[in-house]
Amino acid sequence: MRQTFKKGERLHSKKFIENLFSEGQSFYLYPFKIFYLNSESRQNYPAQILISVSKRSFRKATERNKVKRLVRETYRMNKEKLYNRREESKGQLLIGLIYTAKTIMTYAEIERKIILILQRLIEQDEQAAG
RNA sequence: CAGCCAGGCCGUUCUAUCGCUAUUUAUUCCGGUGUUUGCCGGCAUGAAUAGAGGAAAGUCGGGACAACGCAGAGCGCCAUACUUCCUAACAGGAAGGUUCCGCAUGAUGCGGAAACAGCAAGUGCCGCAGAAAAUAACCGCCUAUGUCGUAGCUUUUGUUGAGGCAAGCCAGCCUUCGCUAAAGCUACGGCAGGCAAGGGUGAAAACGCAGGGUAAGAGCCUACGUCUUGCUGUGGUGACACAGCAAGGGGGUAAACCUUAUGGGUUGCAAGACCAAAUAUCCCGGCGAUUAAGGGCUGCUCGUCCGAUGCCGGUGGGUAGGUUGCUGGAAUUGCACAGUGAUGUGCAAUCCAGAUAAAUGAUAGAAGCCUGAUAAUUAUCAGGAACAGAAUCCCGCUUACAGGCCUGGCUGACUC
RNA sequence: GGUCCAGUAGCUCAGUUGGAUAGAGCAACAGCCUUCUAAGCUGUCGGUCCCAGGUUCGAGUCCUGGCUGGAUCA
Repeated sequence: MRQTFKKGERLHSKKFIENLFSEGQSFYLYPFKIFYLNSESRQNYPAQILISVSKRSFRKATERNKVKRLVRETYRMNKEKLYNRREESKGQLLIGLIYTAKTIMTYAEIERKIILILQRLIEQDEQAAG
């Protein structure tokens, strides 16, 4: 599977974002707070993701960009298992990742955390299905 | 060669793998349309090309562009403030003037700073201290002038109060005498008045200093100095400089109100235009219904336009997708010419980000750079790489910044 | 992205037209009262007036630049 990250894989609809934060479930896995919601309307990709870094944590735009790029890159490299799991289901999974740490973590650290998060999302999905 | 100051410039590069955005192009599939090989739109995949800054930042000036009706007048408000020039414009820049500061010096030179129009148009303010903080007068100085009082002196008038001369009486005469009145002079004091030299304060004290002058004094007068305004001459486009003449008399504060001159209509790409979607002319309160309420993005007034299925406020509901504006421009690079310079002109070449929960990246390695250590002029090891991310565009300013390069000046050391 | 506003004691706020020890309430601390606590009374402490520069004799106040926080516009 290709490790792409197109625009269709990014969550950008204002309506869906409001639904995600008002109706979605959430859990916390340092340094991220994760929101997720199984939407019924299926589009081209099995999941859409939103990455948020607060202006309170990082005042400078360069630092926020740096963190978002690292998170996006690790998600792109490791999303394959989640996609495989969601392949059969009709709905679309909306994911919101909020970075809450005050310092910039390294690529390896973020990658480890993202893998854990994706595993947990898969488990949650299996529970919902079963 | 090193250090300091000023100005200008640059502000990492390459390879591999995996990605993102835009444009062009090819193919498959889907949708719409059409009588076929067509046209339009979308998803995916492949290829090519391009893809953050000197400040992209702060949003402090100024414009382009757009809307406000095709915006008109007055007041208000705001901004600017030595001169000339540059620029589309500016609170920007260049060159110069003036004042102040620093360094060196025999004149003078070099460098830096300046919200640099007007308190000498009016008004206001200047705590405490101090006599006084602005048409002065508390202490003090003066008594020229006016007036009153006291004392003394002189002159004159009157008086027999005292004394004397003379004498029989009436009268008379005399005085370093007294008294009375007037005038004058002198001294002292009071009042009116004159003066601002001196007075320990204060951030600041009513031009400085010398002589004259006066009752005492004072720019009151004069010379010199300093300053302001006006005029003339010379030089300069001009600010201004130099010289002369005349008048003047001066506390500070305009980043106090203000005056003078000049400029500014207001709001901003979330401006604005178009397409699609969505519904509720629900309900409550207020105003008005033709002499009109109210509104039209301007602080007020006037003017002007719209205005009856009307307007304003509240509550509640729906939609919040896309296209355009949007990047070819006061553009970039090179050369030549003009100008002290900012800058301008001409020619040639080039097209150089357009994202939208917001792309321009991640990982690994190498090169070069900086710092430290070890051996000694080159290697090895370890660490580091600043400030910072386009959002309509442009010109400036300001602020942040590792390291490096160039030019000029000054200082020091060494060599010749 | 545009526009606008604010910053004073630990907290919430005053502070006039520049003028000298920057005030008030709550809080904190100490004492009185009470068997003790609360309440009450008395007193004390506590300030880089967001930062830097300028104007002025003098700046919380005026001007310029910066920092931080907030509001608002489809």
